Amino acid sequence: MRLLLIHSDYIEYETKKDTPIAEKIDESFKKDRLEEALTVFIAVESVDEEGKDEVIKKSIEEIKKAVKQINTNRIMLYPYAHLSSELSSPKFAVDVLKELETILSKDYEVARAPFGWYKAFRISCKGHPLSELSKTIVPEKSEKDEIVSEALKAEDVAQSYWKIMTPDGELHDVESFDFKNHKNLKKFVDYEITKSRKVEEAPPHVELMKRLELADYEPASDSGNMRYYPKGRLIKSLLETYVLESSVENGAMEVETPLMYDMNHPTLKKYLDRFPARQYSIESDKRHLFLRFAACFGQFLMNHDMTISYKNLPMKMIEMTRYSFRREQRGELVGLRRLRAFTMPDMHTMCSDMDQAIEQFGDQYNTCIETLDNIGLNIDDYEVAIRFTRDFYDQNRTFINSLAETVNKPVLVEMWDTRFFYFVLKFEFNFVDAIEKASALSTVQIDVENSERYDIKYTNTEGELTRPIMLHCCPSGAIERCIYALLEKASMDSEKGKPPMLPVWLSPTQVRILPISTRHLGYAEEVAEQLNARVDIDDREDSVGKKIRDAGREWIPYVVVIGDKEVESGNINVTIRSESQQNKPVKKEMSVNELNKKIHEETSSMPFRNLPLPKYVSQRPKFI
RNA sequence: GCCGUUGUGGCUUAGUCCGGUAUAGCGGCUGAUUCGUAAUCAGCAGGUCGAGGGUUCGAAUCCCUCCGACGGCUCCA
Repeated sequence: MRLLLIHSDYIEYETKKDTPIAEKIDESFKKDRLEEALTVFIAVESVDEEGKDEVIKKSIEEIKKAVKQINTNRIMLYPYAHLSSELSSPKFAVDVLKELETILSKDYEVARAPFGWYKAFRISCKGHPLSELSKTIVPEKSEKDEIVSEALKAEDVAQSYWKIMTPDGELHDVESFDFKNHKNLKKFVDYEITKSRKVEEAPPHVELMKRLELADYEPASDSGNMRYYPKGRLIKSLLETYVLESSVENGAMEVETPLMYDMNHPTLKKYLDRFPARQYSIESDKRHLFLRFAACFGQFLMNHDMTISYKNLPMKMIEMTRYSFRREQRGELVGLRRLRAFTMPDMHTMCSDMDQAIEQFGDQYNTCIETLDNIGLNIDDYEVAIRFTRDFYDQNRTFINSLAETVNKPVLVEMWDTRFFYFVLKFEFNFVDAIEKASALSTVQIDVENSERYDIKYTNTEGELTRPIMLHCCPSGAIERCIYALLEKASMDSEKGKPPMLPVWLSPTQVRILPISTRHLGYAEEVAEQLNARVDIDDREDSVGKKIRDAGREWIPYVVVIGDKEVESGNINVTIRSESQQNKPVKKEMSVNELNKKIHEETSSMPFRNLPLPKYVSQRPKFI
């Protein structure tokens, strides 16, 4: 709030014309004059809306102080918009003005000029040292005060019960459960429940993402917004394509929806309150926009406008959100594990009723297992968490038990007494990294609230409009997080003496050809032509030892050395990384076709893209 | 967001306690070498020591503020 206080001999005004935001007033209010008064010009600002009472209290104090100093008894409250360029809503401003008038009237003779009118005024300023004062009042916490959703607050107080469910469906107390054969689950449970935090080092993937020239921090952006170099972009692109294409094969329709939404849209406003995340917000013109943290908004708004029959159900829609934005807390951001801008496949399935929802949930549970497996993360690499309300569990015991049975290992279970999110059942697959931190990858949730909130309906067999049940599914988890998990997994492998590497289909260079001297370049070129893979040629004038070392540091799955022997025999000598031990490379002589066949077997079911960098290593810039 | 640690050429780093404008390797460039499986040799270039302010004759070094990174608290995909 901005205040301009003027000790005046007199102040008088007369309304001339109303504006669209003018308050309705009596005839008597249209004209007034005060002698010997403190005139208070006031602009109520948008920040004031975050702390109305506080702002009112502070401005009363200021006004009282001024009144006392100049020793008067009369006050004119005069709305004066031009004091600020960030005005509050007119309604709010009028409320504040009226409240000031009411409070001040208890002790003084107060007049108030009407809000939202063009007025003529005349004022005589006394001109002594204290006669003109200007004050700015801001609610204390307004700068930092963020909007915390009800869901975030509710989670703080919610009661939950933790159990371990074995494949037979039995529930065990966490304290008494024997984790001897389930070390990874123990780490996950510790992370989730007992919150034990032992390590003090950075997760290994941070160094790897830089050294492999995949991704890096971008200091010129906000924290958690990364830059991706060509190799990182390739891996992301392959993963994105894979998840999208396999979802489409499973019947999902790909859509695209906006990145930003109006904070004051009534439907969204309510949803924001139910989602446990913090948003980025942007002021643009008069609108208060926020950046989406998932694709729910766009897809649900789309569903709202659609005409849908029971024959269309279950109906799946997917978007690869590049990006989803969440303003995660600063201390939470590390490398690719948690970001503020991330890429997430977000699929929603509209189901006719709970039976169909449960059936779909089961299907998608299996699909998620398969998806992660194809990406290169198998069931031993992550731990399952299943969360539900007590009511839901009582009604669907057999089904929930079957989830544990499917993975055939104990899973962590969380049961809530009351539902404080929008879902009644959810699972996540949690990856536990090299420093024993857990983070969620795939997840599916049964949402029982949002079809109501977004007014989504379909026509049932009886011709009646019916509320569907919605499923949220992220088949792979965030794409960046998949890369993080693959890097962490590779790092753990190397601890065990296995050479670290990425799955062949994701390796930026799949085959490196390494001519021994420049005269072998021509033949190297020929071999490269015959290989159906991402092949590059290390044509640098370096020793063979050096080039081999570099190929190893890049985790290249197949390295082919070309010298006189190969030119003569027509065969190639291949170092196979996946079969090697550290310091013990496995070399095999084979034909070009045999190598082609091997790579084909390993990668043909997955998407392919061409080499993201120049074919000749000598032509490549260094990114780091 | 709060607390702690930290920030030196593109990368890794010496110097910081005890003030005197900076050390080395990798990478880059030039030249020599044409090489059979984890770093060929020599030379050259490259730094307003995270940013801003202060103390001082003088600051990478001491003080303050801000920014980034890492760890803890808390939370998710």
